[in-house]
Amino acid sequence: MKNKSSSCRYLPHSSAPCSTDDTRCFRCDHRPAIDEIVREQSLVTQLRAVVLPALETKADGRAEIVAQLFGSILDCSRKVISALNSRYVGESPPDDEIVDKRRAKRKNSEGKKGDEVKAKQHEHKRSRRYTNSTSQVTPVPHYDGHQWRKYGQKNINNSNHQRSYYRCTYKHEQNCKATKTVQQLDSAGETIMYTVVYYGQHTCKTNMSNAPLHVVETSTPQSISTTCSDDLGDYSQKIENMHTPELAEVCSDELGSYHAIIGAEHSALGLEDEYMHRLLDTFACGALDLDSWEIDAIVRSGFF
DNA sequence: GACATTTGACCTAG
DNA sequence: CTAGGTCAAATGTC
Repeated sequence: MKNKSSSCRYLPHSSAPCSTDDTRCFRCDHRPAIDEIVREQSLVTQLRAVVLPALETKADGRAEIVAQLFGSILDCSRKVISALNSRYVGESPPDDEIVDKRRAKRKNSEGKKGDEVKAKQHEHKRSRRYTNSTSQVTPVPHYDGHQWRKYGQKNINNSNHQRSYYRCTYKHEQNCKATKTVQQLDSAGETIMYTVVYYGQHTCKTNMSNAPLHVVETSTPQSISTTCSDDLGDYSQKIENMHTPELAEVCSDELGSYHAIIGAEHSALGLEDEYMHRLLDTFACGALDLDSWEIDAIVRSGFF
């Protein structure tokens, strides 16, 4: 039996009571829920950075399977966030409509200029800005299963850190339009966190098992081990408290995968305690101010 | 030499 | 006019 409470759990900014109707209830502020899912994405990304390097040293194909599982989990989270955002935002016009309005405005003021190259650049920039994007906060911005090439870096207003711009390595070879930006957060915490924003979908075909290992950014062993384990129980409780049945169902599936992978660390995937300790010791290099690429190199060097 | 990164210039939206 | 996104030549690395 559904609990049709008249108050909404995620309503910190609203003074009006929430409707008892499930659909209309989505108009409430779900930002706390979204924040939790974003945090979960971050944790999954951390976990992936720990597990995949170990599996990629074993040429038995498990790395590819686990990478796909991680991808599915993150994709699931993105869909949940997207669904919540679209309902929360409510009546805002679709992206195409916004683009059309700006296109019309630009047409009026543009005049004659615009050779073919400029037109192409213009079209690219316009579409780049208004295509769907997903963002996540993670200590490991480079380990996302894809190969990226940096093409720019900019100082950003009101931020102490530069923003880096990456495009898919296969942009020219396979016309893959995926790009991402990475920016370090101005946080005082002991774990360095980055905001990663993904634009566009990968249309390239890459072989995960052949993909090079990605950079593991500086993070402390404590931040990885304690955060992951402590948050799991916490996370279960939060999912139980979610008032939207569909959302809870989606997230429960996700949590199931999460638990499965964690459990697999020590059993089915063949990762032993000794390995985990050595891996965490390696991550401690972050505190020694080693460059992230050096850390990556250590992990790759086959110390397992 | 091939490929990746850096960095200043350029372009556009707001 | 400014901030942010992209380009492409210069530079670095293997």
